[in-house]
Amino acid sequence: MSRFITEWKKSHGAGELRIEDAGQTAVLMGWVDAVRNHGGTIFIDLRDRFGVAQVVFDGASLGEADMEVAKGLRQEYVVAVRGTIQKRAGKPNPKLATGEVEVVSTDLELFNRSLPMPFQVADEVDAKEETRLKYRFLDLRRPPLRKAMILRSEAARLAREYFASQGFVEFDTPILTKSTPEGARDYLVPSRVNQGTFFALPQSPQLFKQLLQVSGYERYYQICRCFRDEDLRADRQPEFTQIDLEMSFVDPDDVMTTADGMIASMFAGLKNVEVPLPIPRITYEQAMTRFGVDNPDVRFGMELIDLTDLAKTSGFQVFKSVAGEGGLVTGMVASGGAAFSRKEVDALTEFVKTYGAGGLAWTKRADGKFTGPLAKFVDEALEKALLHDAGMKDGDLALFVADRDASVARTAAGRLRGHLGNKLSLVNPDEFGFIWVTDFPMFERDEETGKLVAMHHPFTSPNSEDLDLLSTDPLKVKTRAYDIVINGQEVGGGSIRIHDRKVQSQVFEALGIGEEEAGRKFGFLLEALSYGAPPHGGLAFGFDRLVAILVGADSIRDVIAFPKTTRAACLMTEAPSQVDTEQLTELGIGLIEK
RNA sequence: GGGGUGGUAGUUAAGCUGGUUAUAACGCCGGCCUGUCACGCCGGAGGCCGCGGGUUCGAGUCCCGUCCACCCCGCCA
Repeated sequence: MSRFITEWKKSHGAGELRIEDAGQTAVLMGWVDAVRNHGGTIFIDLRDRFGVAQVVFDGASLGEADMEVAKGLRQEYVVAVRGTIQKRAGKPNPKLATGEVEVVSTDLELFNRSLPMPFQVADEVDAKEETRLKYRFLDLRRPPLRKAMILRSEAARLAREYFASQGFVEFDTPILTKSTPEGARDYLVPSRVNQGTFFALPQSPQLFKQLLQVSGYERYYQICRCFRDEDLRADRQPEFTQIDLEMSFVDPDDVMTTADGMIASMFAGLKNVEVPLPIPRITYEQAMTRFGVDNPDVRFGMELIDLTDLAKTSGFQVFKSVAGEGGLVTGMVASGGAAFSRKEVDALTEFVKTYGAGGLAWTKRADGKFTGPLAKFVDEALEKALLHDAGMKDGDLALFVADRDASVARTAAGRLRGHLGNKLSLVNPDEFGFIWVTDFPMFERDEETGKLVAMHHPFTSPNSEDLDLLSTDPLKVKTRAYDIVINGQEVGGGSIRIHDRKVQSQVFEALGIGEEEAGRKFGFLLEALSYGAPPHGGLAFGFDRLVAILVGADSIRDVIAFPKTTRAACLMTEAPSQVDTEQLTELGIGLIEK
C-alpha cells in the first residue's frame, strides 16, 4: 500500500498554498493540469478542488525511480506529491493565486493514468455541448462548473439556515405519488404489485405541503426534485429542483416578506449584494400594461406606450382598423435605436412575427425629422406622444405592434422590449432587477377547447372581493398569487390557497370539473379541507434558475451536475433506454408497435 | 407539433461557383531540452466529411430523407 494513503495524508489544497507557507512540508493530491518537461527539470501544474499549484521535479530532490515516473506524467493523471513549499526559484506567476510558491517534490506517486482527454480541462472550453454532456464527469472538472456546483451547494445551505432560523420544519414528501393530469404531463411509474396502475413522479409537492398545513406544522419547507414531461428549453429540464415552502395563518405579504428574506440572505452571502427590501411589487395588470409580460426585466425602462386611442384616427390603415376592432397598438421608444441598419430592423420584425404579430411599424428620429415607414403617418397627436410623452430624441427608434388580439400585440411588444434591452446593452450584467408580480387572474381561456383553465392552479385563493365574480364573470377574478422575477426571469411563484371547501367547489365548478371528478382526483385534499384546514399559502422557487442567475449562466444545464438534453435524454448514461421483455412482463406491460 | 442554427482527425474549426493526395491549431506518439507556466524546438501517426439514398464523368460541397445537439414558437395547472 502506498505511503501516501497509509501515512502521508493530503495536507493542503493545491490552490490554497501561499508564500506564508514556505518552508512547510506539503502533501498534495490531485490531477495533472499541465506538464512542462525541460529535460532535467519537470514542472507540473497540480489541480484539485481548490485550484492549481506548480510542482517541480528534478534529479537533485527526487530519486531516480520517481524521476522516471515524473517523465511519464500526462494531462489528467492522478498523482500524489510530497515536498517542500518554497518561494519560486524562477519568476512568480501573477496569473495564479499560488504564483509565488512552488512545491519541490521529494516523493511522487502515480495513482492512475488517463486516456487522452476529449476536451481540455480549462476555464474556456470550446467543445460542443454534445461532447461535454457525454463526458459530463470530465466537464465537471472544469473550474467554471466546479464553481457553479459549489455555489449551488452554498445556496442550498443558506436557504436551509434561513428557513431554520424562521422556524420552518423540513419535510420529505413522496416521489411515488398520484397522477394529476391537470397541467403538465406526468412521468409515470408502473406498479408491479398493483398491475395496471401507475404512480406519477410529482410535478411539485403542492398537495402534500397543503396537507401539512392541515396537519398543523404551520411552516414547512423542502428542497425537492420535481418532474414534468414537457418540451425543454434553456431554463427548463424534465427534472428540476424547487425550494418549496408553505405557511399557515398568513397573507400574501407574509409569504413575500419571508421570501424576500431568503433572497436577501443568498445574494448577501454569495454575491455580496445587498438586496433593497422589500422587493417592489406590481400587479399583473400593471406588469402587462407597462412591460407587456408577466416577467419584466426591471433593470431598464423603455416601458410600453399604448397608442390604441391615437390609432383610431390614424392615417395608417393597419393601426386604424386594429384600434377600431378592439385590438391593441403598443410599442416603445428605443433609445439609440436609429443606429440599427435596415437589416437589423428587419430582424426585429422577424422577431415579433415569432410571437404571432403581423409586423412592426417603425420610425427613426434624426436631425429633428422622422424617417422610416411610419414617418408619413406621424400626425400631430402621435408626434406629441412620441416626443413629449415618451421623450423620443434624435438617434432613437420607435417601434409598434398592432394586433386585433390584444394579448398577441402585448406579448410581441413585451418580448421585443426584453430583446432590445439586451441588444442595446441597456442592462448592466452585474446588476440584478427584482420584482414581485401579484394579483394574477384566476382563469384564462384555453385557445383550443374554449374552456376556462386555472392560470396558476385550481387551489389558488381568489381575492375575497372577487368571490361573487366566480359565477358571473370568472375571467375578471383576480387571485392572491404572486411571482418573483429576477432579471426578467420567473424564479418563483406561489399563492394563498383556498382553505374553504365551498370556495374550492365554486372554483372547480367554474373550471367545469364536477364533484365526482374532483373527488376522484383530489378527494384527499377536499376531505382535508373539511377537517379544520387553516388559512395558508406558500411559494416555490426554481432553485436551478436562481443559481443560474447567481452564477450568470445562460442555461440551467450549467448549474445542474447531470442535466438532460432538449430531447429529455442523458447523453452520458444513455437514459432513457429499452428494458428487457421480462421486466415488462412482470409489470404487465406490453409495447405497442407504431 | 412548427421554425432556425450546427454536425469534417481525439477536440475545435477552415474547406469558395462540385474537380488532383481534405487543411490548421490544440491534443496524442517519438526525439532534444535545468526555470517554465497555454514552455520551446525537430519528426510522426491520426478521417465511413453524422447516417441513408439520389443527381453527376466526378459530391465534404448540390437535392431528398433521417438521426443527434443547441436556440425559439406552441406546450410548461
